[in-house]
Amino acid sequence: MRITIRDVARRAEVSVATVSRALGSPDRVSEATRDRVLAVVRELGYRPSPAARSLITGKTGAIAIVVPDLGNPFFTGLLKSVQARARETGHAVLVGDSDEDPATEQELVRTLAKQADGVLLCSPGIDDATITELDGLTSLALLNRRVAGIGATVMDSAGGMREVVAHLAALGHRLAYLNGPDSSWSNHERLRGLRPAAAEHGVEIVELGPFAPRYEDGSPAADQALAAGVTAVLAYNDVMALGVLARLRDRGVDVPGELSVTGFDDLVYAAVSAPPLTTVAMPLAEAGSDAVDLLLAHAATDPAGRVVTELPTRLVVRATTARAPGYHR
Amino acid sequence: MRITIRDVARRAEVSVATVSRALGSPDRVSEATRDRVLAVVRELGYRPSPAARSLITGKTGAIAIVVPDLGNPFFTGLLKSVQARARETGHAVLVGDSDEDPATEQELVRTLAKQADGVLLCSPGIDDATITELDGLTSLALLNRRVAGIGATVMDSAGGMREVVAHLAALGHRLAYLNGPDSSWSNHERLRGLRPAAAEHGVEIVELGPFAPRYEDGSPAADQALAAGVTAVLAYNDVMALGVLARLRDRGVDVPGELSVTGFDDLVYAAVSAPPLTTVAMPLAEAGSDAVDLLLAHAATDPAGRVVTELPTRLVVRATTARAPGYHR
DNA sequence: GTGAAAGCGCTAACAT
DNA sequence: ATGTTAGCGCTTTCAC
Repeated sequence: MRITIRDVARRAEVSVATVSRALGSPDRVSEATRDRVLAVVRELGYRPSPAARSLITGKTGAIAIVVPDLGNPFFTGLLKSVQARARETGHAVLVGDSDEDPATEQELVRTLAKQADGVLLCSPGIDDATITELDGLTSLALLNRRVAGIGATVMDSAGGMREVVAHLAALGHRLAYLNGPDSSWSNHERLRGLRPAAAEHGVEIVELGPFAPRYEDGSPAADQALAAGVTAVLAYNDVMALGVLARLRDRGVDVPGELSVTGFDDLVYAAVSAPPLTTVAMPLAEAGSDAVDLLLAHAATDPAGRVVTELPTRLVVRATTARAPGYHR
Repeated sequence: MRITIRDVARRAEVSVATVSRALGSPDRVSEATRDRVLAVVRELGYRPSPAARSLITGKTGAIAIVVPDLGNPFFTGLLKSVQARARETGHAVLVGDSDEDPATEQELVRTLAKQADGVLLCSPGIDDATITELDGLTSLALLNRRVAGIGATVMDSAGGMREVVAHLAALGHRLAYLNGPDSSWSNHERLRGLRPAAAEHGVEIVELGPFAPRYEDGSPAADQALAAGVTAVLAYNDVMALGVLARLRDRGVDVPGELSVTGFDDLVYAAVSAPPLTTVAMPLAEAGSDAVDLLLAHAATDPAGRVVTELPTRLVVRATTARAPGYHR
């Protein structure tokens, strides 16, 4: 707000256009003037006003990301990677947390659309039609969600789920799956891997829930799984699985002796739970970085390259899974 | 970028000034005109350009927060609360992650200063002088850090540490403290509580480290603590404590039978570690919200009310602390 | 209560 | 290679 391009121009005895060029396209200015201008810039500590620049270029120099819950390490893992990559490309990062509410998510996208060059939407909850509509407002890229016609970076959760089922089937289990939110795209993906895999391996599977993907919701979920009389429970994600583990411990159930448990996401904290959690690792760092590149590329070109990148996931076997009780193969 | 105030003005058959007023100061327009304008606004889906508005008002409608590590739930807990409160006040949130590098932190503040109405700095690492300098650039508020003359919201870690020491002293322990980063303000605060408390209770205390506050760094820290022959180890924070716990399990050390362990922060995941971690709870939600209010109030008024709010912490005893081996009181 | 007009700080033609 | 100038979309005096 203080020192403007005019101050620099006056001090360097050039026109404002030259200052602008010295900063923006250094090769369109003679070396001598450029050096002089840059010296003054440094001397005065001048930084161009993003608002003024933005007004004319139509670019804000920022990207936005909206997530359902900043309390979930899955999303903050993505966020960390997104902000790192954005910084490399010289973009600031705006963040919106919807608290798992699709309506808020939508409003967030609408607001942030005006303040950013594009928005990364990480929303298992909003319906496809709304997402398509939102896509018109700004350059949009999806994170871990697939909607026809919109660029996205997804992680192969169906594949991860297939690995989990194969692992558990080999141990002789009867399975219960703890559903995440009903309308969640991620939950559908889990099921898309789960059901065929269960059929293929000929294992029983009872579906419970839906449950909110919160730590606290692990308790009722655990209770229901116990009541269902299964030998292994597959939680929608690690946060829920951790909650299940806590409840199981409270109820004195031996994991994995009496009951095996699996999560999804491989949060750092999955490794320190009691016992360490068998789960599916998601390539968060890569996904976040890729999504930024996708968004920026898309923002540059016309709605041409609507790419969808799918990143592989990987089963991580730790200590919450073992042979089913009474299974001796 | 699409539809502007002019489109609305034309359609509502008023001047742009009236549209602006209808939106900004509804009482300076007749009710009839206002309704007509607002109807058109809704019909066209018009949203004022933040850039244009910002250029003239000098306000951006955003605040920024810079933290050392978005991978640490302590900071994302703060972030979540900050973003929630900011949204209530109609502000967007820019986030910067320095990856624990003070130089990056500084650069982040300088950059974000121009794009936000104020920045919330959460930096245990930057030195006081630099912070004071940064304060000149923009309206700055500190989170969990105290620097003379700058508004801040801090949490009473010294007090929390005193509680930990009292707890452990009563159990007959010889203590080791695993230092966080040397230059970290939070670490100094821990020590400020630790040393006098240890003296007061007449307990021994060996200081180890410094260690980076990362999960991985828990391993060497655990090894050193073991070598030091103490009966209880106080980690700088939960992330480190969780790493210590993992290492201890690998080495077959019984916690809390042979060794007691405490953390700091009370991350959700502290409750699911093996065993559940005794730690100090920090009022993250309140701190984040207060910090936003402080920042916004300060941004409004002149550098007048340089307030520092201190929020209380609380010891949470779980299962990683027990009587020292051989102590029978 | 409403409109006309002057910029906010900057970039991008268009001249030179 | 450099300068002049016309706005970007909006808010805000200043008239009416």
